[in-house]
Amino acid sequence: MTVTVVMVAEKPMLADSIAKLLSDGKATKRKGWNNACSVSEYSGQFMGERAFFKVTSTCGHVMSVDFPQKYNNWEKTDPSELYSAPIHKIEANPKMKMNDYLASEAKGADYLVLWLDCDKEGENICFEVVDAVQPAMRKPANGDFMNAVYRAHFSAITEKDIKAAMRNLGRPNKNEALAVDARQELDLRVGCSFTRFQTKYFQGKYGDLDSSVISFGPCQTPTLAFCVTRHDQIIQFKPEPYWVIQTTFEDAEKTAMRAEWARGRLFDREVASMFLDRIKKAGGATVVDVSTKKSAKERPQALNTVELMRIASASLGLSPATTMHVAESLYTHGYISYPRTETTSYPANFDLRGTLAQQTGDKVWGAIASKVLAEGINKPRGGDDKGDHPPITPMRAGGSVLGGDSARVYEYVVRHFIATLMRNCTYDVTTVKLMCGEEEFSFLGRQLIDPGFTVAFPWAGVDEDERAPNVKKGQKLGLKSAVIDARETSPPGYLTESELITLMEKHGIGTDASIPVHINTICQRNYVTVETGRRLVPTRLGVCLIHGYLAVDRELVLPTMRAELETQLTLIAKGEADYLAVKNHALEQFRRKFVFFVQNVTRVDSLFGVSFTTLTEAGKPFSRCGKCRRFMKLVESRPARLYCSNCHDAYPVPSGRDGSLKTFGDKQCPLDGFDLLYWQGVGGKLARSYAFCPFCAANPPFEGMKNGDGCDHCAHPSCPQSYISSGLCGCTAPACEGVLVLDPQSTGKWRFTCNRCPAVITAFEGAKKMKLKESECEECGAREVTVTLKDESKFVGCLLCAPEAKDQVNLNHAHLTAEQQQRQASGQRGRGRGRGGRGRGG
DNA sequence: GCAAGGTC
Repeated sequence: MTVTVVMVAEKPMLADSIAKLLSDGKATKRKGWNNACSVSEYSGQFMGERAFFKVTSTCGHVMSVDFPQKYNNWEKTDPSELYSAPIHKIEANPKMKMNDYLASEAKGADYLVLWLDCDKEGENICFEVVDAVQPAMRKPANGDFMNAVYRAHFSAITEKDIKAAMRNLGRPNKNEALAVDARQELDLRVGCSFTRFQTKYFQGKYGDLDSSVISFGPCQTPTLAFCVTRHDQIIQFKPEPYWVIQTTFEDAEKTAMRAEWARGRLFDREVASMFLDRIKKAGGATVVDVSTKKSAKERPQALNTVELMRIASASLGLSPATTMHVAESLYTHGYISYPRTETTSYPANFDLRGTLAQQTGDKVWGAIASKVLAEGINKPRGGDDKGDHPPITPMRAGGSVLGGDSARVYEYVVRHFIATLMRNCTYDVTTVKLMCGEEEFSFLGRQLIDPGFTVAFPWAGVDEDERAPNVKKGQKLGLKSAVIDARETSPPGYLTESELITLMEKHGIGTDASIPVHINTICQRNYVTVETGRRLVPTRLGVCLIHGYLAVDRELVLPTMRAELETQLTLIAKGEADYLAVKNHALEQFRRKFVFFVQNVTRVDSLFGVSFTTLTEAGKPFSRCGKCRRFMKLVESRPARLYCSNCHDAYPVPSGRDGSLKTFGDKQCPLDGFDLLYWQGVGGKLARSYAFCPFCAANPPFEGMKNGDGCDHCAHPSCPQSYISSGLCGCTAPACEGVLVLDPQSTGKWRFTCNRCPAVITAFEGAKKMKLKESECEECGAREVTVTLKDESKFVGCLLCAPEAKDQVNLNHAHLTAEQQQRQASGQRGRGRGRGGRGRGG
């Protein structure tokens, strides 16, 4: 009798590694049917029985939390309802079909062993996996399914650790999972309520906020606050004058030596000149002490994600998001190890020499690698093993195939790796103490002893020229010059991205994986811009928001809020506090904060009022409102919209570089009387252009029409713009379910554009008229057309099948079916219907 | 259209 054991890790790569380690490399691997995961299988022993093991994985969370559909309508839901609205779990990534996939792999299995990452999130995913596989697995003889569920606890992906975890299986911890449930629910309710309320409030009022959403979040808002705090320090900075006395001494050979004054800066001009007099009166100095101390710059610790992001931002000028994107690609192509890790120490059995040897052939740093290899590697500095993944290291030589950012990130990873195996950079610091009358001065110098790792990090090197003057104790020096230098204190610079990462890490805002996401978010929302040197400068929107929160409830932006919540959650995780009690208490606290914020939003608004232009002042009259027939104003700044200052309604319209918004004669929508508009795409013949009604685009009138859809998705039976009236045929592009619709503004350059895909058919360029007939082509089902040519002669028939239309029709992106091509080519009318009809539309 | 957290 053989039992089946299904084991599930948090990501495909870990499933691989765990299976290899547990099976001593004997496992065989196959791809999972969801194309994201893999399964490794092997035979062995489990609980004293012969067992067949299947090791597979999720891809992070299986589920995500959201409100039911009806609460996601911003118009119909009051944001305060979001504190009591039901919530449910939905698949985190529907395309992966993770629930079905896991169930299919676990079908009929006897045991489940959970190998998810050993943190709260991992524990939470354990129960998501249990929910996914339970219905598919075999019922245990003793009844309780959880008896068949085990949890592996491991702190490193090494043979020793993984095998030990397998021998000491435990059970998943519900409390830790509940702590994550609480966080998810709080983040959702708090984030969405604040975001919806303030978005609607401010966007209904101002025209130049330049952001489509005014979001709030427990991580993004404190992140923004760090940037605004520095901005405030800069704005509020008052330069203060100060004075320093610059002195130069000289020895008998008249060698000049600049000295540092022990008192440094003086903030009183009178006092400074008094000291200057004393120094001049003394006229010279005596060397009272010469001391030399050894000092060192420490070699770096093994590289983890946060450090890579910091360096890439500060030295390579890459955003954390770009860096991680590049690093992922280097990883999947085998150049570097897994780039998402918190660990900064190499595993005990890590092949440092082998990894170093791979780099000896490189044109740029090969010589350094060879030298380190020859001289013997230095024991790396101790770091932290967080039990996730080994530090980021090169996995093979880069060669010349890498270019651009990939090459630069790879070079850094290699240099960092080499540097960790080199000696510290050591140098002597010499301090010469002088007394000039009662005043103390000093000469400082550095002399390199051993460049150590700075050979691999040339930018960190110690300048060899910084030596102290060669003087002896007791030696007398003459005063060559002494002058007062007037200076001013200067403000700090804007926060650099790398400083921000450090602050976020220190305050527990986000995780190594989410830090780049939060930084991206505050950029996309137009709260900050990235300026030279990757310094983050808040926009007036960012400043107004943070100042507004500070005026109403400063806790909303403080980094300590997140930290306090984390301590509460840890109590749940440890079983020291009741999940429901803690969650409900926190929820009630935030609900009160929300209500208070809503009541006092005018205090925030008073800041917006002086910085932004109200909608009534902004925009130019553009097209008529269907409700009051007055002209609406076009507000062009993000999000572009038409605003009716009579009805106080706003309607989003498309905007951006890929097209321009036009009025469409005096045509109106038969459903609501709004003036129709026309979006003219950029890109000549192949551009996507379409007519639309601004009201219908915001309130789709027919089933199957989505927000933002134009008339080419509209099923109106008689309006000339609808796809019912203007549709030629189902789109001819492979697997496209769209309809090719006559572009109403394409007079002379007749075009049919697909309402789903980029396919465009152009036909009879230069013809005077193009009319769709009611009749359909017998062969392919497309609508027949009547084309009036320049010379008033006419073509009547099917654009796609008629041989005489062939040279007049350009398919561009669209493709004819094989049958239509054949008919065109042979010049004969074939038999049977190809794909055609008018499809299902929208 | 909204959060933050996993990972692809």
